[in-house]
Amino acid sequence: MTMKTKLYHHLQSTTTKNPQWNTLLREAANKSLFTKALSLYLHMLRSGASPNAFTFPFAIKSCAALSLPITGKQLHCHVFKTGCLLEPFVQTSLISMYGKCSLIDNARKLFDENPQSRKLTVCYNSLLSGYALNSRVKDVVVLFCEMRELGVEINGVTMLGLVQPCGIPGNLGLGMCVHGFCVKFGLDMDSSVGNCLLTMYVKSGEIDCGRKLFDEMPRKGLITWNAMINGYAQNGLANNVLELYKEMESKGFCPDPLTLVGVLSSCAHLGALSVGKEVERKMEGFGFSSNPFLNNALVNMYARCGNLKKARDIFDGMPVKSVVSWTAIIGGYGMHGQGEVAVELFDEMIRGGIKPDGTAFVSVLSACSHAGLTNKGLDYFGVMERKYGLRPGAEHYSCMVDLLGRAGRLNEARELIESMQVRADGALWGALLGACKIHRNVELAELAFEQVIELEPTNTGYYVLLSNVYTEAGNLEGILRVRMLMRKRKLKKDPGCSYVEFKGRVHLFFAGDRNHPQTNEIYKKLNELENLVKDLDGCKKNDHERREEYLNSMGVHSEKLAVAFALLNTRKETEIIIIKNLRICGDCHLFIKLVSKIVDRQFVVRDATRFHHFKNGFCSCKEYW
DNA sequence: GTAGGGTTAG
Repeated sequence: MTMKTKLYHHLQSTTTKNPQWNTLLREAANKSLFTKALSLYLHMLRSGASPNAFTFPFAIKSCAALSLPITGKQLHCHVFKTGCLLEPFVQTSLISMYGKCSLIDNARKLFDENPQSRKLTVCYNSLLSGYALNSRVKDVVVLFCEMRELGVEINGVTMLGLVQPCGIPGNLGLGMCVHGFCVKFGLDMDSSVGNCLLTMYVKSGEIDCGRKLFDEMPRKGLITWNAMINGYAQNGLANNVLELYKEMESKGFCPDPLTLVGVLSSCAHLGALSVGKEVERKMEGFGFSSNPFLNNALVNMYARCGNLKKARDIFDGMPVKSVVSWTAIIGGYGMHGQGEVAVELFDEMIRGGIKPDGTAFVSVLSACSHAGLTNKGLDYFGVMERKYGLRPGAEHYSCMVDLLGRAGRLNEARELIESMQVRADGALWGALLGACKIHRNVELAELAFEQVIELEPTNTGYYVLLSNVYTEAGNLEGILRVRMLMRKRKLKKDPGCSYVEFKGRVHLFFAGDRNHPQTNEIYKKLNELENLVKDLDGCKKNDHERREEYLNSMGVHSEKLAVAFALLNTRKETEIIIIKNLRICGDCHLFIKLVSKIVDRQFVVRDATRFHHFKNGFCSCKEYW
């Protein structure tokens, strides 16, 4: 007989046992062992002991944490029978439980039934956070006003309930108002309130306000650092994430899984494989290796950095795979042009009983479009709403426009846009514009361009894309028009850059760059390569024509510098050279294709949306240049 | 001996 069972037996055989039961319950609930706490409660009832005001708060809290409304209601009955309902400790935990179980009206009823409620800050706070959780913003505000009118004390927890719903886009005005109240009541220096305000700012995209608050916070805890790091990560500011993470470590803070998730997702964004690997080592060192969130982030990071094999190994080793894990690996294969594998995995996921969500559909649809699996993609799109009840959003329509557009079905793509119910975004018209470039459709490109710059007037990528459409059509007047428009709007094309990671360092190149220490050797190598490309015979007819065009417009593009640098420094023939390019689409694919044939090396180029694998002058992505 | 709150992957 174990110690534990002995203890149960002992407890069951005594008559005055409430205090012991209560201690056990409290300990379990405080350690977040909520299932255990509830089973202790049941044991207690069976043993004949009656629960009291010191028992209920922990049992009720456990119900709330596990989101068990039916058990919660049963507990409410027990409370009623034992006459504990007017105990403030019991009442507040019941209100909080109803709020967390989405039974906010029950919470309100309980609050109103007891006149004492309107005198106690804790009662107001629990109802307030319930309204916040259930997105009842108006009720939150009304309740707060009532507190002020009645002169009920307002504390930090009150403000937390108020701040929470302000993170929803559109509520920032209210949020700033709440921030003002915090300052007025001297609660803005409370670290929890500060963390909450910080989260509110970064969630509404006001990252600079968030940073200002962060810098001003006198006591920054791990949660504060995490909120800022993940705020940067969610707003796509991956460089800031890595910078802040370094600063955090230099101040002696130990990261937790939440920190590392943000850092890994930024590594994935930047393709910073060496930092990502370092994070993986840290994960192992701190004993976070089995954290499912971190493993999902790791799969995503390896997939996006080009190491699909490693991503797959980690994925296969995960004991529990959620829809997020599947989405990460499916997206990985999709980006690498292995749409067939992505589709197989998606079907396998469904067979395994995992219900796909909107994001899972985005990854499988984009995999289909990159691999040219047009009909398969159309099938998935059809099944999305019919079978899974998921209404397609703008992001799904973008994938479909991309899918149809790449396949040359431009009119169908346009019809799809016209028929859809959701509001079009920039990505949608951008996808159509991209397809027009592939299929050289100037007229439709002009239409798509007009729409896209209406929605994203400062995104220079689209201007460049239209200009490239005109270039290919030999329309000089058009090119000029785009340039004039950019000048009029004071837009400058941000310089595209390419980079190669070599021995744990990132070597970055801009077009015409001469800043690299090996500049002379790089240009010499590039010159050599250009001459080889010029003399190359035996490429396909289509490539031949393109080569002529390419040779007529030779410039020192960033990708070329990256290729020359990589060939200069890596000797192993089996080594794959990965070049990252942050532009909307790389224009030097032909050069890389030809070089890969000449020097018999493998290249992987990543642009903003996907990877292109080059081997022996062959590109495995079904791309339609 | 007791209650109310904040950060979480694509």
